[in-house]
Amino acid sequence: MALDHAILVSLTERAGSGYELARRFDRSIGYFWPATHQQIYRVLRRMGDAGWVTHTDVAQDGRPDKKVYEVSEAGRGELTRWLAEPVEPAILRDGLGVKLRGASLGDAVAVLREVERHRAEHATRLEVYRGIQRRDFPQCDVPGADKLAGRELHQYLVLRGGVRAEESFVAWCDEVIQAMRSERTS
Amino acid sequence: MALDHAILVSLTERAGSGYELARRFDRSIGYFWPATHQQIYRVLRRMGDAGWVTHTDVAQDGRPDKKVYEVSEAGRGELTRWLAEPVEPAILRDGLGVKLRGASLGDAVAVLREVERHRAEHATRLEVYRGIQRRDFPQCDVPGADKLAGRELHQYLVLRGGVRAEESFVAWCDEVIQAMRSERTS
DNA sequence: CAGGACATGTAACAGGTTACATGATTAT
DNA sequence: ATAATCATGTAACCTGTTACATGTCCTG
Repeated sequence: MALDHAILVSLTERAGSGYELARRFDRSIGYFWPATHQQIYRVLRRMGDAGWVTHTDVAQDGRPDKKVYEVSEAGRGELTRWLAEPVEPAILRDGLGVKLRGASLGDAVAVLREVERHRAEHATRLEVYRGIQRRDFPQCDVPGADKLAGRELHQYLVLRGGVRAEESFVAWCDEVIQAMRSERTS
Repeated sequence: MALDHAILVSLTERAGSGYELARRFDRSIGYFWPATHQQIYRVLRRMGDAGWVTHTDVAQDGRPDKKVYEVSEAGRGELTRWLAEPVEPAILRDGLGVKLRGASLGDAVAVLREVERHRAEHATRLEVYRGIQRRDFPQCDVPGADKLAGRELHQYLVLRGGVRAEESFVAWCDEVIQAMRSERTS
């Protein structure tokens, strides 16, 4: 049930509608826990039933009404409870690894092209994360989070995780591309 | 439906029962696509119905009968079709990132302990992968896959992906631990 | 004699994905 | 006109997880 808690974290930082949450997920907490608007609406309803969040209907002119959600006392309790509890270490699930493992059973050149495509995709994500880092944490050039503390520090460290993960994917793709190319020419 | 194709790849390498496949997944292809025996049995049945695999009942003395599965002509066709098709780039889903983001809303020291626990877990996985590398690819010390080709090369590269991913997790945990510790003492 | 490996499964549930539905406003 | 953004949702389906069920053989 980690989506519940990811939403609670985001809503604690500031209240918002399901739609707004979906967009926040697209550009921050979703790097570690992606979710679509359908999932978010479903979980908001469930958490409303459980009393972890409350919502206020807000009329807007020119735009549809929205339901602005807030975390209740019970929700804050649930969040602190969950924060003290262990979570499963992340597991990787990458179809590209499966393809690579089967490359010699099909068109190895097509698999190589696919690796190149993934390389480009991961490089794009990496650039997005680095852009966020430059925008939100300009004081931290390469090494240091020395000047940060509390929530800001934690946000920075999460972003660093995203950067590291994408760097690692890109480097792996490069290794694979190089090895497969020199295999073909030798 | 990538579990289907992960199983097809593994079964093409050699035939086996559901139980055997489950154990193979635990120590090779499962690093990129984990699966439990329940999932594997379900998919084997589905692929049997679709005609992608066939099975033979094999009686064993002292042990339960087993169903040894093989990839059919149709299954090989499906596999080559899938190999030429794009797959989604991997997405990370790590509850630890969510926790870290929320650390200041609860017990930050408990979150730090959790990061240390994950660090140990990822370090253990890394050692497992390095052990496999030493055992199966002793000729490739640090830099090179120069001497490998075909299926062996691809298996090596997949393993390298696992090693890189775990190295990256460990390094991230170390960065987080260091930053959170120096935050507390300052 | 207890526990683990071997071997196959069912059932229920939780979580994630895809498709569809509606409808207004704003920008091109 | 057309597409994008804002805003909320339902329904069907697929995938993954957890718990349970059964029974043998081998090892300590």
